[in-house]
Amino acid sequence: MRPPLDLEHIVTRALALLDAYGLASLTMRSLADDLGIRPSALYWHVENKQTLLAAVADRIVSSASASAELGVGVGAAARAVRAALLAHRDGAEVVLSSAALGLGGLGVAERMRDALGGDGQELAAQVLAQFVLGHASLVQQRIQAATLGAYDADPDAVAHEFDEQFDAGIDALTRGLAITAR
Amino acid sequence: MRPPLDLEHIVTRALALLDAYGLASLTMRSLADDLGIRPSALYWHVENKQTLLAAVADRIVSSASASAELGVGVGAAARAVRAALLAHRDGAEVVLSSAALGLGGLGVAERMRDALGGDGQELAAQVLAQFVLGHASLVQQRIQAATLGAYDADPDAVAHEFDEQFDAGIDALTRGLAITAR
DNA sequence: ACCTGAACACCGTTCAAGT
DNA sequence: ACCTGAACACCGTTCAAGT
Repeated sequence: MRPPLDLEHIVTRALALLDAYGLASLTMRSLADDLGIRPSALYWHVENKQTLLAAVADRIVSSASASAELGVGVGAAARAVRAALLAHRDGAEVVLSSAALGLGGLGVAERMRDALGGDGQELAAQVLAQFVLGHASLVQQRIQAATLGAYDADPDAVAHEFDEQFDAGIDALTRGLAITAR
Repeated sequence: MRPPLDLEHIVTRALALLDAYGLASLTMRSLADDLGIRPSALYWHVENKQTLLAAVADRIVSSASASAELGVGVGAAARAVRAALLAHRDGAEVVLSSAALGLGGLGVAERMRDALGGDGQELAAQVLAQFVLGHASLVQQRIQAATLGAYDADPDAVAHEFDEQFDAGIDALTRGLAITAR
């Protein structure tokens, strides 16, 4: 007799399947299979697929907190969030499309707000979150396109270009938004 | 006897259905229904749903060209692209997720490059495109959440906040990326 | 050239019923 | 409390066949 499932474990397995096979293959049926239950049993633990994905998004964003502790600069916090998004297959897409529910997506802006100090920096936090999510989404799009074969160039060179673009964007935004670096 | 369909018309109807019912409801079956054919007939005109959506994305981005003619500033070009994305339901998501195929999503960076002058501004064009797409995606996420009921505040106030954020972001980027305004 | 008919291999979700 | 069984109403896509 297997112990009953809890949401934590379900999210853990969902994230593992996401990393292994990608978002398109992460179905309620494949997840149930992985957990050794029937698909319908998932609906005792979770309201629907959308909220499950929001919980996965939350987990992804939260994983950036270890590296981005209080007191780090905005740039470091942004880099930590970017790394967390890119660390999981289709991570940016999952987080971006769960933003509506308050989980996951809002978390990115929250993290930026924390790193900024919090008072009167709401606008800057939102702008930074918008850039980080747009950037990470396009990076992962490109990675996927390359995986599917269609693309041209040396992956290392491409990765380096993206790194440059991210740094340039964060740099311009932190300076241009008149953020008091700490 | 209806005249045979062409891709132009198919994309036009797909865009109309997108505006009317949203991306989740835009299926090959509903599109075929709208066109008065069977779903399988669509596959004579189009390789698969993904490339169809890429053509829709292309159309959305292209619709920004009328307002963003050659010679306008980067800010005006960015505003035109943003307006085009927000003019269609789920427009940002469609464009963002088609970016991998070279159509649609790449088009945003292209447009930025054109407005910038084109030589040695590749990095700036990419960074601007990343911000514009991230921003528009989050705006539409929020709109959708509000439509589904869950949300709080005065829509006009929210819209104004997003406008401010966009302007602040574009302003900071154009200045911070050392772009020669024209 | 352009489209239909029929099928294949899937989805998310609901709900009564079991234990 | 937690899960199964069976069903409902869908998907995208393929392919032989019609005209």
